[in-house]
Amino acid sequence: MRELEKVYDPSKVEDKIYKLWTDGGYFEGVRDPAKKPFTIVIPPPNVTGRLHLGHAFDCTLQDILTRFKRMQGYAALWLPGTDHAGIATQIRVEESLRNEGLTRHDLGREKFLEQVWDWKNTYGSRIVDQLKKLGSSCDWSRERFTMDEGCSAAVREVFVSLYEKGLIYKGNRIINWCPACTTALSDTEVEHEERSSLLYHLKYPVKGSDEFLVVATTRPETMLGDTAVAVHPDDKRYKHLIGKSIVLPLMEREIPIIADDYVDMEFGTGCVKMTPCHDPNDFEVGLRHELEQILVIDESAKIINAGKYNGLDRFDARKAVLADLEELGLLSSAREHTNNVGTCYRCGTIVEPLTSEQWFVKMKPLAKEAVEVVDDGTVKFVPERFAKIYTHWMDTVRDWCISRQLWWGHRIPAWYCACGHTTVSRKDPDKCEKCGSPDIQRDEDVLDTWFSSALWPFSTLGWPEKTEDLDYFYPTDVLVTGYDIIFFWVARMIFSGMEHMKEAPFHTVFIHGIIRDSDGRKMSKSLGNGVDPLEAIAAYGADALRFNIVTGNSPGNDTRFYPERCEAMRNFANKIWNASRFVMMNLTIGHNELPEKLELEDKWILSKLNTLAGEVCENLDDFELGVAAAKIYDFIWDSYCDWYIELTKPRLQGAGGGQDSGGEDDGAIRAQKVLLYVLTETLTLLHPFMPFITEEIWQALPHGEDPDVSALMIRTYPAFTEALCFPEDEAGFESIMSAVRAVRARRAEMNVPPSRKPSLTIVTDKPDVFEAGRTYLGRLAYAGEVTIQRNAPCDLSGLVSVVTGDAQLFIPLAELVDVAKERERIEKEIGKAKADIERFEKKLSNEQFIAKAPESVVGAEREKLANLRALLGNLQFTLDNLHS
RNA sequence: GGAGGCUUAGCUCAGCUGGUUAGAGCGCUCGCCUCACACGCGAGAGGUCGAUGGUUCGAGUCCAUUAGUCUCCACCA
Repeated sequence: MRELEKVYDPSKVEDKIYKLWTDGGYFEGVRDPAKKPFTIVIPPPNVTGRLHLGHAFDCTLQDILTRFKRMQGYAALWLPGTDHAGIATQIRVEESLRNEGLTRHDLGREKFLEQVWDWKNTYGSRIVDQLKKLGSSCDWSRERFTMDEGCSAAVREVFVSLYEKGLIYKGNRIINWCPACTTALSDTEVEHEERSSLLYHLKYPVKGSDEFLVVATTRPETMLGDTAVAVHPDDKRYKHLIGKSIVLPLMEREIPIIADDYVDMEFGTGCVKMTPCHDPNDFEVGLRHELEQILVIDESAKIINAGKYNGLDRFDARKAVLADLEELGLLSSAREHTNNVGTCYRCGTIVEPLTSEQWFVKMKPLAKEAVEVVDDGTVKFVPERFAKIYTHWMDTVRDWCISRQLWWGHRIPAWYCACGHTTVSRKDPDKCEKCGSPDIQRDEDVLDTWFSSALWPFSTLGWPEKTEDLDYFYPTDVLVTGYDIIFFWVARMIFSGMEHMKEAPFHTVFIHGIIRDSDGRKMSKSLGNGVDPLEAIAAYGADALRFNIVTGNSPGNDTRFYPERCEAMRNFANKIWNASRFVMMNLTIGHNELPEKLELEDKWILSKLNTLAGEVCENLDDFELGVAAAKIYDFIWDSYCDWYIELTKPRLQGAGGGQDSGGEDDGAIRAQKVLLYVLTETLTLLHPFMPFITEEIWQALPHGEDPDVSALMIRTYPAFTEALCFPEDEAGFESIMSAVRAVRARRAEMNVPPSRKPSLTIVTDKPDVFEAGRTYLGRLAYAGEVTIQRNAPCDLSGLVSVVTGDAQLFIPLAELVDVAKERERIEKEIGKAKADIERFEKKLSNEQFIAKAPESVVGAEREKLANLRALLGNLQFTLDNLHS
């Protein structure tokens, strides 16, 4: 047993404790046929990223669940790893190249990739180290990276097998293009922002007539690529024009007027210009009507195929087109209009829809099972409402564009031959599989980063190999992540698991919100309002940060981060520290066991602890982590420190609690035993939430009953047990507590200093209950001699009375009392008691209530009424005997 | 245009399947350096749980309507 310092200093403890855990190998997930596995795979952070509060939140939740299950005897595995994060990482390396005046093209693909790998190797361990600072109990021996050999093999296998099943295809379709990242994006990677813009009305002349059709658009530059004008087939205004044609202004191209249901007659003029290459709807309409496709905006957002406008940036082209139309008198009007603008989720650039040759995953067939498995409850969302969001997305999802025009990522395993055949293969081919020509070219593109993330729950366990890990740990149990990546990641993992493993990758998706700043704003680099978790750890300790993050919020909801709350949690850590210090200072025993004989207060605290253990387990099983944490907090601070420790002080000093003294069953020894037992159990309960301080203290405590257990983190988690249920004793002790509180309140009102210790006479019809608390009752109520009797003193002169439901207490402090005020106070209390009694009487005389409410509720109400009546009697008695 | 969240003490938030006298942290008031802790101890003040209606013996908790607010999804040019 070591001496502890007066103030807990996390910085001196955390690294040492973390090392103790890793040295002990306690984080390792060990396949044990005798145990049930519990598996969590980490949402892999970007390999070059830095830890932010979002990670801290996410990982704290996972760590709590993992530690809890591990301590409950599961073969727990929390599998860590990092993500190559294609676009994000490539952008960053390109940025650093730009500082040297270079682009990736100057280096060439191979050299550039070398640089990215260097970058990855330099920064890849940073985020991992930061996760360790948090106390994450990940199995680092199984750490993975989405581009390591195994994950790459999984990606290759999945791509090829989906291709063979016809679920991956290449096609020329309209996709979202980011001109800044110069790559295609999937629908999920486009963020929609509402912006106000101008809606222009353009006049298109009808060929061979002096009529005009007026079309509305927010993007006039796309008119350069118009290949039709559409009206509704039933629109009487335009019926006569269907089949005729328009002479497209500026381009002088003849384009047809077509009829399509897509057009809303009510909106605008009822005429819609069709730009199949640059609008998803127009693209669809174009397919139906076999319209010509003219690409007028290229990959860098410059105009092409449009004569004099060629080479202009899309926004400059807009101005030019408008000016020219104006001059021709073909610009009829413009008005304010709010519409949604798609932007790139990585760089914020406005996305350009354009047609392009890309690879896609056919989603409909994959979505079917992925929806079923959530609908039938095989996969549960916590909170449930996110299941609806998920299934709605799955039901309406469109094909997933998976090719990216990047270099950093999994290169698409497709080879093209001049004969027109595409070879897609598990092994790099050296010739065309159809014509045998060795002159084949590999596809230049890589896959969407999320394509590899989708395989994470099984690729990390060794798939496509049949590994023992995969066999034992798959499917995983809980997936913990924020609601912002349900579509990006969770949805894709579910259909991937169903397709490739024939089994959902996890049974529970535990969704949390995001952490905002103290003003409720999203934390972002541009606002500079981000809180660095490492700074918080340095200032308050990892335990305080963790506790702050998990308390005071509920699943799925956003939460605000207040540094002051960290301070409160640091104080809590310090409280535990000092309570432990107190216990150790008073300890003469060398092992942890409960005494044979228990005092009333012992039974009270043990009973409370037992209830706590049961509730915490329940809460954790239900993912109510914040609730569980708050209960432990209250127990430690209120029940254990403020009450129980205070109660033991006289006992520890040999002032009683037992008649006998010396020997094994000495009162002081028994107090020590209970103190140590409750502390140890409490530390164990708290450990998943505050792993460092609890482990540090536990290492310093004697724990003879755990000879085989070398660390708290692998000790068995407490559970509810019938053996430690003492409801009557618990209630009895609560009577004493309310008496103590009542005396303290009266003394505070009268400004009696703690040094003044008048005698105390307790009048009660439960003398045995109070007798059990006699020794320390005096201490907590600052009393001198304590007398317990059934009848009120004959002479009440000089006495002040304090009343509870169970007792009347008399203190000789009358000279401090202002009788008039006292009378007023008592009368007020009598009034309140009478009102309460009336309320309960009314309730209890309601036959419906008696008949329909459960017996336990009725019984409780009856008891409350009885208590109130006793209280009223006592108050009345006091008032009657108040000497003036 | 759909879907959902939030609205509870001055501030930020808990309150699980309806059953106390509605809780916590911070802040505030009063009194305490009481031999674990001033990162502390004791005692307080402060809320008709957004509004209206309903279900129920009983509603902050369930249902409907409504207001404010935030978010997600959506092809109306």
